Amino acid sequence: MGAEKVKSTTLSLGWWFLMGVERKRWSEAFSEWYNEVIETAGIQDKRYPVKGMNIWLPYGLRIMRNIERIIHSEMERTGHNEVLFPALVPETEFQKEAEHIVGFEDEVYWVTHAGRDPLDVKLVLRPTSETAMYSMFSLWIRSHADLPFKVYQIVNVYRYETKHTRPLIRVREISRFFEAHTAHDSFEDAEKQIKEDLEIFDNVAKALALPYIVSKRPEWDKFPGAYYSVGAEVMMPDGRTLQIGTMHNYRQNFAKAYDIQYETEDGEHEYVHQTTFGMSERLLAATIGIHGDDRGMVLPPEVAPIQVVIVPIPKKDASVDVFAYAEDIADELRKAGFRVHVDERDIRPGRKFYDWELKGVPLRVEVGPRDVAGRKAVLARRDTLEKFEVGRDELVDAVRKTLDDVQKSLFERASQLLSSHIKRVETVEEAKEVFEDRRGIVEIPWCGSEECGLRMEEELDAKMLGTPYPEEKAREGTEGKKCPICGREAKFIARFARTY
RNA sequence: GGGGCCGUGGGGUAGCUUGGCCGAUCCUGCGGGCUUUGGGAGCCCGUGACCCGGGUUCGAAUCCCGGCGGCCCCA
Repeated sequence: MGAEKVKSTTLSLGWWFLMGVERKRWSEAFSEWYNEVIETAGIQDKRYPVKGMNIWLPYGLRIMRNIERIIHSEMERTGHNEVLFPALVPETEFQKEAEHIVGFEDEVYWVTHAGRDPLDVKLVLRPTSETAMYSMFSLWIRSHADLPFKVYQIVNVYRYETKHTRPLIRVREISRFFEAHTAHDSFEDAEKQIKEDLEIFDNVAKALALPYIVSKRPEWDKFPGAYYSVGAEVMMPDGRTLQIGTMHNYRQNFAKAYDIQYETEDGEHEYVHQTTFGMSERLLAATIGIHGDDRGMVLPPEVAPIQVVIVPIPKKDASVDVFAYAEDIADELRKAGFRVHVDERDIRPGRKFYDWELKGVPLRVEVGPRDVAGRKAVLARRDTLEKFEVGRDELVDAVRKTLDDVQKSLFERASQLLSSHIKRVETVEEAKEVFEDRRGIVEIPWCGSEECGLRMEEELDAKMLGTPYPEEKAREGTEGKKCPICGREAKFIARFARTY
């Protein structure tokens, strides 16, 4: 490919400047790109012989653990306690909330036998843990003094998906399912909880440099058993949205079904108000998908298992020890709090570059004899592929600043991806035009009726994500606008998209 | 639910239309060796595959039937 030729005529910081960041395959064949990266970058192995159940590989798991570390610390900050419930739920408990069963009955796995004998009471492998938790809540919650009651767990849940499964995105075993469950003494307090969930979610999304939108789901698409549901979506490179967080206000629906009552200050008994908040390894899917390029992943420094990789570039017969120099830099960076790896493998440096680029390490430090001699180093940032020299004494500061920049610019680049895909329209025809390339989010005035909503879903061949949340935003820009289906006055802005 | 396409080493593929020249191609990976890693992928050697079952045929990766698995499109 002519690299040798170029090399001989180019001084030190070479030709790759000209190459820039390519995102051709990433944008045009995202599905393939995604599957390939999941495997080659060592995130998951999807060859396990059960469809929709994949194996976490060490590197992928390390990233996921870093994401969970942020979740745990947010939970601690907001006073949620961690619990772990069993994975099996007796059929009798599972059946208590009518809408909930209907919503999940087609996709639960059943445990029907113990050894050779059929069970008296069949067991459900939890598709989510409401029905496992709430009979216990009814025992634990006694008085108003126990409220608000806030717990969470990160566990595996099972759903028999019939549609196309995709690693981390649509799976039959969600292996890192985060679910926070709360109980409150009033609807208002439960509403405050939803606000807090959104704030937590925002902090998680920031760490992952993920811009998102929040929508209140339409009636026909809310969580089974919920009073209302809110969902947070990101824009994937192929123009489809991916839901990566949900919050539900259950009101007293489950409390009544599971008899979760508390004693008020004046001795009365009241049902609690409940909420839930859910996230999963889709957070990782979004992070990988949204920030990537044709060379592979680009990880936000906040969750990258390796933030800085140091690649020594030895020279035959050199009088200097690049390895010692690399180790020295690594020590200093580690002391400054960075996650650092020195790549001393016995392969050529270029190969290491490709390798770490695929794995998304946000910053590479190259140290060769010239750097040792001149007391400097070459920094290469993964997001822009830029290379530049810094003095040895300024290195720690330069690394800190560069990682900071990477985190910020990933968010900005992703924000452009999102905002450039949101289009406000007024008619079905305009909406169809937007969806011609099968990409993006369309915002359109809507009267609020289910009939018109479903009709638009059908005509646009897209799903209604819902209305912008909080509700004030759902009404912004509706003045004088009509519902394009029935012609009545528009009450909301409705969002439509092709979804994962 | 309806339709289409496809299953070849660990991963990606060629061969299939027109059966034999396939003792199966190439890339990658993996194992070993060489090279004190020369600022963007070193070289050599080795390893490893026709999804399962049945049928047609002298002969099947190739044709037919069934099963299982995967992908895509439409509802």
